[in-house]
Amino acid sequence: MSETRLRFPPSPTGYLHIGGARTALYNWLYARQNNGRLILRIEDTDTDRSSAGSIDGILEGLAWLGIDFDEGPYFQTDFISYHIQAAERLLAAGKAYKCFCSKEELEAKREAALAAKGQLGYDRNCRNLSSDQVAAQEAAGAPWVVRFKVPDRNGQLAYEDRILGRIAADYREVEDFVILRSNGTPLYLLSNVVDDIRDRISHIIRGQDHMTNTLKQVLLYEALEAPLPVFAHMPLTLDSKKAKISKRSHGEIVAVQFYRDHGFIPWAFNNFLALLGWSAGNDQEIFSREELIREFSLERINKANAIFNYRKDDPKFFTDPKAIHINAYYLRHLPIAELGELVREELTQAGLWQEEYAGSQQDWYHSTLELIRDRFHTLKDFTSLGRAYFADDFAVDPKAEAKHLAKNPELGEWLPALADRYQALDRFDLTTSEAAAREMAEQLGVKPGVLINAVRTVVTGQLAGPSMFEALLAIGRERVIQRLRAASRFFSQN
RNA sequence: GGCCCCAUCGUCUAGUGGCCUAGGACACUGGCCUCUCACGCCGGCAACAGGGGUUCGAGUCCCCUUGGGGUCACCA
Repeated sequence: MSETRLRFPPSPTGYLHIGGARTALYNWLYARQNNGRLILRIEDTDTDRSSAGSIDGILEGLAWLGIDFDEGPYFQTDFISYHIQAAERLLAAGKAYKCFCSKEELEAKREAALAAKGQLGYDRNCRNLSSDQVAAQEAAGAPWVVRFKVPDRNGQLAYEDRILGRIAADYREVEDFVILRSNGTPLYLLSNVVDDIRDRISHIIRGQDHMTNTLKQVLLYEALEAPLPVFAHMPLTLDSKKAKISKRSHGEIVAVQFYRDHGFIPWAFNNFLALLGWSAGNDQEIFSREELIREFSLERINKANAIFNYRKDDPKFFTDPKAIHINAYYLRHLPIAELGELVREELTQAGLWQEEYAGSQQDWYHSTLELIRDRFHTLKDFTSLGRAYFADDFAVDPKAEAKHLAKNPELGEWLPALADRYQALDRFDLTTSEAAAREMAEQLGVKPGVLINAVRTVVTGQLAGPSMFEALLAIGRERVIQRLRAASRFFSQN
């Protein structure tokens, strides 16, 4: 039994987009499930697109997701000589040939074919040149490329796809494709296969955009006398208009870095990605890492393309609502200590972290997170919506101010008065703080909600939040009193 | 345009000939809970692209149409 080996071969574009992340994830899941090895290979042979350092964004994205590799990164450019050797072997074996057609000639033929609505492929003009003709061209200094000689066979060229089933096309539909440029450098189709053979890749899981290329690559495997790997072409991720997603047309929203920067929990995002095109076959949608590795299967990957459903210009759903939902789910179900670590990073970044939160105040820290996590969607919410629990420089939501303060100007006096009552309490706990507030409301002849909601606004800055008196305890008596006393500032007109 | 692939609620999907008067999740929405908003719970809206077959019976099999995507580079 040969080893299970997979690879993820991004080209170094400077960032990892969600389609690539999903491909990496599926490869990773399959490798982990089967005790296989996952190889990272940077396909940097593109003359224009590659630049030094542009792989950092990809490495960063993968690291953040927690997708780890067993080998690599290898760089395709380091193996160019192997690719060329392979082409020369094919040439020597008569499985490839030199083509002296100029780009101009080819372009003219192509346009003519287009106008005549004929086939666009290469017309095999140089396929049967005699050795004398070849020698003459070479002597004349004509530049040449190397083309693969597609076998002249009847019937169909086919391969078995683990997701799509049998993929087939007539041999004559496949043109003699170029494997070596006129400057002697190899092309993707060849390099990719040679690398996969050298790396002993057993399973190739990639996007359906490679589906037809695979037919040509199957021919290359055969010509190079290498065993065929298992192919699995996964559906593409499209936008809501069914167009390919790209950073150019969609912006940061398609880069995994965006999700890191917007407070997503890495595994939650993986969980979301996994569901884009795959399902367990039952109703389960939340999977731990171990569960997903166990449950994942190529056969259960959907054939149809998936749509990444984000709504532009909707602040509430700044990305696919399901991604947000899954993230929020993890936010409120993660073991509190684990969440504590994630929030710690956020607080640190925001300059709000106190070392005591990991020491003498750890109980307070954890119970406060427990208290506020329910209505948050991302880790960023802890330093924005939840800022009042960790700092005094929180903003007051204008909507809350309008709804709960502005309507009752008397609150400018009531709230400081409540502060006095809190100051006077022997004990400040859930029972006494609530009793004092309700008692005061009764004496004033207003509904308790009037006072309570005003307190929430002044003390937390938020329109909504946890049970008010729990929040008061979390924020602490001193701060509560301070904030209540300062409440008159909202009514400064008189 | 040629070739290849695909087609269930707005979105992600379950469904492999009878269990489907099509299930779940997100989103939207009604209610309960309540100091607010969430969470939670209960309920609602909402789909088999169309047409032919095959079969006692079709979302499920076949064909056609339509629609969508991919690919056709001396890019990867």
